[in-house]
Amino acid sequence: MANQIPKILDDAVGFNVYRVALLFRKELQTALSEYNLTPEQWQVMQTLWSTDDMVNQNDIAYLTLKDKHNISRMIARMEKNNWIKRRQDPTDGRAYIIESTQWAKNRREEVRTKLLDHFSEIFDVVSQEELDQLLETMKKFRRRLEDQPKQDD
Amino acid sequence: MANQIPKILDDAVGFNVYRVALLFRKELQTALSEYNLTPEQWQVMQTLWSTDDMVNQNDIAYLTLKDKHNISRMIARMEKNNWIKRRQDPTDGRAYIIESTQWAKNRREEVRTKLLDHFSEIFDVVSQEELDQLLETMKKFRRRLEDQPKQDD
DNA sequence: TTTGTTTAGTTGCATAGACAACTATATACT
DNA sequence: AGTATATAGTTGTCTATGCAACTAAACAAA
Repeated sequence: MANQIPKILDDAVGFNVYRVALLFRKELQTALSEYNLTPEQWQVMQTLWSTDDMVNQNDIAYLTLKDKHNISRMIARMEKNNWIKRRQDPTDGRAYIIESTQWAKNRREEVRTKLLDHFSEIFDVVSQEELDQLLETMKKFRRRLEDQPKQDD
Repeated sequence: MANQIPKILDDAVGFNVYRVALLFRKELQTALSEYNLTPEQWQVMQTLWSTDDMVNQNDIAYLTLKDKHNISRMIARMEKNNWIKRRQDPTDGRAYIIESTQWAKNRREEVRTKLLDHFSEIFDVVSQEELDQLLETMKKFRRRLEDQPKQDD
């Protein structure tokens, strides 16, 4: 009965990063469970709340690394649940401008506090220096992987 | 038009780890595209190939952080595509033992080489010391987050 | 103005993930 | 043995993701 991670996987960097991301997502889901908001939907709200620019569905797709197809359907669900609202872009008949509803804005601080509470004890296991180093390493990977033109491989 | 990640997100550790994991997954998908194998299915194969133990669907769910419901359907698809085969566990009428097919074993080395090639240039952007540090940090998070008993939060 | 191309968004189909309800076998208790 | 409980796996529903085909508006070229 295999109930132990094989060592060859346990020491692989990619495996570890992917696994920690999954674990973070699960924690996020737990912490958000009372808000009728999935981790992915929270990511969209976080994006809306963090920028002052006008944002359309395409922008959200770009900022969240998702496809416009998925965003289209997520936005529809989030609109139904009153997290966001759409209005026509007056300067472009094809585009919608996506905005947080007032109801969602009223919940922003509560959600933020909840998540800070939940994650503070998780991040306690590493020192500030370690976090800084981690951030630097992650940004190196991102610079390498984001926005690279499609190239044959 | 928002085409820049807001700074408050760009500097958040959770955001960065999650994003790098997504980017890794996309790279994995690109590298695996010719093998009719999704990143998640590859993860299952990697698990099978890395352990000498007998493995059932429940074990796979545990080792990959997935639910047994999803594994049930993934295994069915992978069996259809000849990556794995199931046989009854002779000691437990409820369980199946999951094994790599010979056809899949014959592809193991080719897939491994392909992925090493693909990811070696990605991991070039960080030094060995940085990778070691990253691994250590990830393991701290894993120890904190894996296998913790369900507790009210 | 007409024609061709690009862009914003939607829809269909397949895979994956979370959660609940279910079947069937195994195990523990008496 | 008989009953209760735990375990392995399946199925259904909803959400998320990847890819392809599509609509409609915007733009660029002639």
